[in-house]
Amino acid sequence: MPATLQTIADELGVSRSTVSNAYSRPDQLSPELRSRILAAAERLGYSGPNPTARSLRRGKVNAIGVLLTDNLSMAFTDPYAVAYLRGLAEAASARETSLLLLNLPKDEEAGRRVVGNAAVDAFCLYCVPDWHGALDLIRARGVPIVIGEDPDAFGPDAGYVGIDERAAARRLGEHIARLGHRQIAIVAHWIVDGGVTGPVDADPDALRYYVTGQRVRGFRDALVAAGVPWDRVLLINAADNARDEGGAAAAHALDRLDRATAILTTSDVLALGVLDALGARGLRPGRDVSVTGFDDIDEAEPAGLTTIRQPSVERGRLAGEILLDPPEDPARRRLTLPVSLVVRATTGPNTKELA
Amino acid sequence: MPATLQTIADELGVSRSTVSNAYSRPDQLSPELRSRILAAAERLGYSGPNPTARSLRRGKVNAIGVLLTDNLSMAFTDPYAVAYLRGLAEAASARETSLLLLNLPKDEEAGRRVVGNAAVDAFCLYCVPDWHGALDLIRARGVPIVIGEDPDAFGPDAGYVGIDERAAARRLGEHIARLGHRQIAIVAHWIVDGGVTGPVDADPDALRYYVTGQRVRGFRDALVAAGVPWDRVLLINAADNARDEGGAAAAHALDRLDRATAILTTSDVLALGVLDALGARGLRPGRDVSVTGFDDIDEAEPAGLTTIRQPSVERGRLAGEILLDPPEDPARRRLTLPVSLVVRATTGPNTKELA
DNA sequence: CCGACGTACTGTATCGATATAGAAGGACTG
DNA sequence: CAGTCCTTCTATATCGATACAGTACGTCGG
Repeated sequence: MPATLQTIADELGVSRSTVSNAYSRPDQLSPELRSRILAAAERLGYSGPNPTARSLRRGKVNAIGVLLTDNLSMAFTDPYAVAYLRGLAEAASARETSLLLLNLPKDEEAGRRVVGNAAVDAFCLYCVPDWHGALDLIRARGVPIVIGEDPDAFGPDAGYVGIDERAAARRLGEHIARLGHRQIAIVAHWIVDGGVTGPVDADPDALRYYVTGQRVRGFRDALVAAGVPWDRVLLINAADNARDEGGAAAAHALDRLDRATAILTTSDVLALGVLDALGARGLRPGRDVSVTGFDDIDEAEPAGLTTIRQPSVERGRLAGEILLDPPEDPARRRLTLPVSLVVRATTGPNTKELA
Repeated sequence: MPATLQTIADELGVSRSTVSNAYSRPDQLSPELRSRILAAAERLGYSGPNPTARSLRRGKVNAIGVLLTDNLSMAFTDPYAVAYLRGLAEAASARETSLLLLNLPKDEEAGRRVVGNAAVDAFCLYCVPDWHGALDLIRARGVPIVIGEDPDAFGPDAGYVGIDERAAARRLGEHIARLGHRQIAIVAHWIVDGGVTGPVDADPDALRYYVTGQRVRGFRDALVAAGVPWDRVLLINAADNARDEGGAAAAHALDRLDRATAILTTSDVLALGVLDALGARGLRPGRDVSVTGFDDIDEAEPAGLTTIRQPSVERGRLAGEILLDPPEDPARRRLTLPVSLVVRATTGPNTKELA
C-alpha cells in the first residue's frame, strides 16, 4: 500500500534502479530526471528508501548496539556511565551512526531474543553482567565488539578500551594503608547478585562481576602487603551502584563497636552514599572515617572525595572510534588508559588507637 | 559466506521454511527435528535469523526512534530528560523493544539522512528544536509518533503526552507577583539560537522553541495581570539548558544597579545555576533574590527550590505505551498531565523598597 | 568512417528471512 | 473403507531495496 521505489518507477515509466539512483547515487542520472523523480515521490507520498530494505541489501545498518543491564536507570543515572555514553554517542554521530540501547532482561531467553533481534553493525559492552548467557549470542553473531571491562572476555579479536582496574584499586588501598588505617571496610556493588545490601563473606578470587572482582583484589593486594590481615576486612555488598545503596551499605560498617576507620568503595556514587551516611551520624569524613571512591565523576570534587580519576567521555569516544574506524594495527584496538590517584579531603590519617 | 537459513537447510536436507520455523514457530515442527536443526546451526556457526532480514519481512523492527538535539550531552545530562528517557526505556523494554537514539545534526541534509536511515517502528519526539527540517521527513514516513511539546506540531494523529506549559508557568509568575516582586528577570533557554547567553529583546509571541515560548508567555500572563509592565521585565537567553549557562545568564540580572529581586527560569537546571550565581555574590536565595525553577528534578528539593512539579518517568512511560500499545480511544492518546506548584525556600517576599 | 569512450539508463540477481497455501502421510470415526 | 482431521514438512511468492553487468546512443580523434 505505501509507495515504494517501484511505485515511483511505474509512475514515471523509468526503471526501479534509476529511482534508487536518484536517492543513493545522484551522479548516475541526469539532474533533470532526478528532479522529476523527487517531485513524483513527493506527490505520491514516498519518503525515501526504506531503511530496513536498504540495510539488508547493503549489509549495514548504521547503528551500534549498547547493552544495558536490566536496571537501566543506572545507565541514565550513574554519572560515570552517562559520560561514557556521551563519548560513544559523539563518536557515533560524527559518522552518522546511531546508538541502539538494548535493555538486557535478567531472563536468559528474553535476553537472547533482544540481542538476536538487534539490527546493529557492532556491539559496545559496558557495565554488563559478564556472566549473562546472551553474551554468547553476541559472540556468535560475529560482529565487531568493543568491551570496557574484562579484556579477555571476548578473546583477542574484540576491541578493548579500559584501565588496569586492579592496579588502580591497589593505589587506593596503599593510600589508605599508608595513612595508618587498620579497621577497614569495603563497599562494593554486585559482589553477589540477588539484591541484598549487607556484609558478605566472599572469596575475592571468585567474584563473578569482573570490575568489582578486580577492584576488590586490588584493595586486598595493597592491604595484605601493608600487613592488614584480610580476614579483618569487612566486605559489604551494595545491591546496586547507587548512592542510597552506598549509604545503606555503610551503615553496616558504622553502626558497630569496632567501627571502620576507613571505607573503600568501588565507585564514587557509592562513596557519596557513604558520605551521606557519615553525615547522618555526625561523623567527619577524613577525620573520623576516611572514604575513597572510584571514577572521579563531576560530583567528586565538590564532595572532596579521594578517588581514582579515569577517563570517561574519552573512553566512550575511543570505543566508538575503534568500532567504526578500526585502526589497522591490532594493538591500537586494545587500549589500556592511564589513571591517577586524586587525594582530597575525605581521607586522612587514622586517629584511632591501634588495637 | 556467513551461514544463513539456507545453509542449515542444505546441511540437513530440509527446507528453508522448516529451519525458519525452528526459530520462530517451534510448534510447527517435531521437537526432534528442531533440536537437530539447532545442533546443526551451532555447528555451522549460525546465530539465528538475521535481524535486518526478519525486520524487512515482518515489517517491524522492535525499536523506537528517539530524537536528540545536536547537543546530546543534554539528553544524558539534564536530569529531567534522563528521567523521561528512563520511563520511555522501561515501557519499551517491557515489550522487548529497544531505543534508537538519533542524534540530529544541525545540518539539514545530514539530519534528513539520519532520520531517513533510521529503522524504527515509531518516533518519540522530545526536546527537539521543532523547526528542524528533518521533522517533515518524520511526518512523511508515516510511522506512529508521540510528541511531548507542541501538541499541534504533528496534527491530531500524533500521540501527545505533555502538560499545559503556559498555565504552569503562569502559576509561578503569580506566586512571584503575589510576593510583591516588581523587578523581575526571566532566564530562559533557546529564546534565540546561536549560542549567546545574555539579555535579548524578543517578542514572547514569536519564539521558535515551543516550550520556552509557552513558559515565557505564561510568566507574562501572570506578571501583566498583576500590574508589572512587561517592558520592565528583563529577558535573558541561556544558550543551553545547562547549569553553568543559568549562572552566566543570572549575572546579567544581578550585576546591575536595578538588580532583579526575582528571577524566573524555564528549568530547574537553569535555576540551580542561578543559585550558584547568587552564592558567588553572597546573595541569599529567597531573601535577597527569589528564584524559581521548573520540573522538580531530584536536586530541586535539597536546594530548596520553588518550582513546578511535573511527572517525568511517568511521562516517558506513557509516551512509550501510547506508541507500542495505542489505546483504541483517540482521546487516551493525547494526554495533558497535571502539574503542581511546589513552594520551597528560594522564594520569599520582596524586601526591597518599591520604586 | 571506424573504434574507443562517456553518459544515461535498464534488467536481473541478490540480500536473508517469513507467510501462506498446500502436500504427504498417519490416525480416527462411523 | 471412504472421509475427515491433524501433524509435519515443502514450495513459492514476497518484503523493498542495491549492485553490477549490460545496452543504447552520442561524441570525438585520427
